[in-house]
Amino acid sequence: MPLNLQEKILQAASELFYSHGIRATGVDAIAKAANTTKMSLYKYFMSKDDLVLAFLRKRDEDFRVWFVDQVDGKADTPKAKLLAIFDVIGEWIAIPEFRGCAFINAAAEFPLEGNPVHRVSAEFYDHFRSYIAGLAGQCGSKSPESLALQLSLLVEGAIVSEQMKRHSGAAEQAKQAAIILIEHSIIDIPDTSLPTSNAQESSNE
Amino acid sequence: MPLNLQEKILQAASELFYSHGIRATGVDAIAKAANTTKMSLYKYFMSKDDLVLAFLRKRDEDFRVWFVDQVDGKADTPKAKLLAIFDVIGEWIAIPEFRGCAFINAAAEFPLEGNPVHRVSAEFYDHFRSYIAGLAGQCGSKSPESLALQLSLLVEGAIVSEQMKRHSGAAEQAKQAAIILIEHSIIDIPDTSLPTSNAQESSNE
DNA sequence: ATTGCAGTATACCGACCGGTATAGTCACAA
DNA sequence: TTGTGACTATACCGGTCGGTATACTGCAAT
Repeated sequence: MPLNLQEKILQAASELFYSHGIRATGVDAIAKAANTTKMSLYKYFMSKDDLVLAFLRKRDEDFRVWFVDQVDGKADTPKAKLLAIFDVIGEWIAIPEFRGCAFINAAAEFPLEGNPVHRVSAEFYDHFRSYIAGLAGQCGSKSPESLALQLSLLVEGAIVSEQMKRHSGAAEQAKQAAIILIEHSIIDIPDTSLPTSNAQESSNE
Repeated sequence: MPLNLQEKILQAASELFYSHGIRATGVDAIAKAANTTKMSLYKYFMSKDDLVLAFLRKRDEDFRVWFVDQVDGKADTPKAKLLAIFDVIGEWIAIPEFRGCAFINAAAEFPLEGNPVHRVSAEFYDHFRSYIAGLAGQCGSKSPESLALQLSLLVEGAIVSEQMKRHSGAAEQAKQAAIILIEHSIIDIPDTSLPTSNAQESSNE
């Protein structure tokens, strides 16, 4: 694990960006944290923006690999994995270093849709949602895309909620809600008190 | 509606803070947008931080009043209001000026929990959740607090999701999920096909 | 030994940051 | 008419921002 200089800079930048915010982190601070100088920083990254994008792209890759690993380690069947997602999230948001989702935060710091930072952040959730949709499809959801979007809303909500106020129990409630939504999406609704094709018809797909 | 100078400054600041971000907005830009000078700005607000807090506090007040009004205008019964929440959110996140939730964004820009900006932002969602819990209680939820937290996760998720990528259909799916969760929380679960405590036992609680 | 390259050290750039000092303009009131 | 107070205009402060120029150190390959 001999980190070369470029990786050291990226790692230092990542920690500062995530823990203090991107705009709040200056390049001088990054160079100092990486035990190097701005000159070297600008040898490997042509600008701060470039470094920010590198941070997000690596985080995207790393996080998704880590996340899928964690889920796979907790459950075997697609349905169980769908639920395990919320356990993994629950453990993640409980660690002291947790400062919310780096991509949500980045999108908040760079609100314009066209901004590259914003775009890279948006891609992450596309991938994440696709992952959930894959699991949803495998476990026989009647509408994998809908279920995936609903579950992703719970995940994002739990992350944001925990970021605003720690120990709010967001992950547990998200999981409880997920259990209900998953069952509802898999089984043929036996409930006769309301017609299955009920008043609210989804707009698309 | 003759806006006095202090209000004009606060309004200009609010628009810039929300549309471009707090850290990205300088006091010079605010003064210029309000057609005044920094001197006047600092007559009414002792610091930029002070102005930021004023922005968030006014937004908190205004948004909640507006939101409850909107919901009340769409529905009469508590249960209908619970669903109307998602219609209001859906309309709000569809407007072009939508840039996410000001409080989530602020909390992302000021990640430290102790920070006053972060604290004021957190309070907003406390209030919001209480409002939902009130409605949940009125319509006979078996666990108003749980349902309120679950629904708030969907709301926050929808807001964040739409912020990352416009027109993702987040609000519609959030509403669909809400319908299921509300019914589940109100009625006595008649479903016997599966035990409620299934294979994946959550780590804690 | 010399070259070349990775990295350091440091000083500097113009621009902008939040914030202030000082003087001036204008309307209104005694 | 002379204040007085709200507001403007503008220049300035020290500090930091992202980014660069220049000179230096140390090491490895030829």
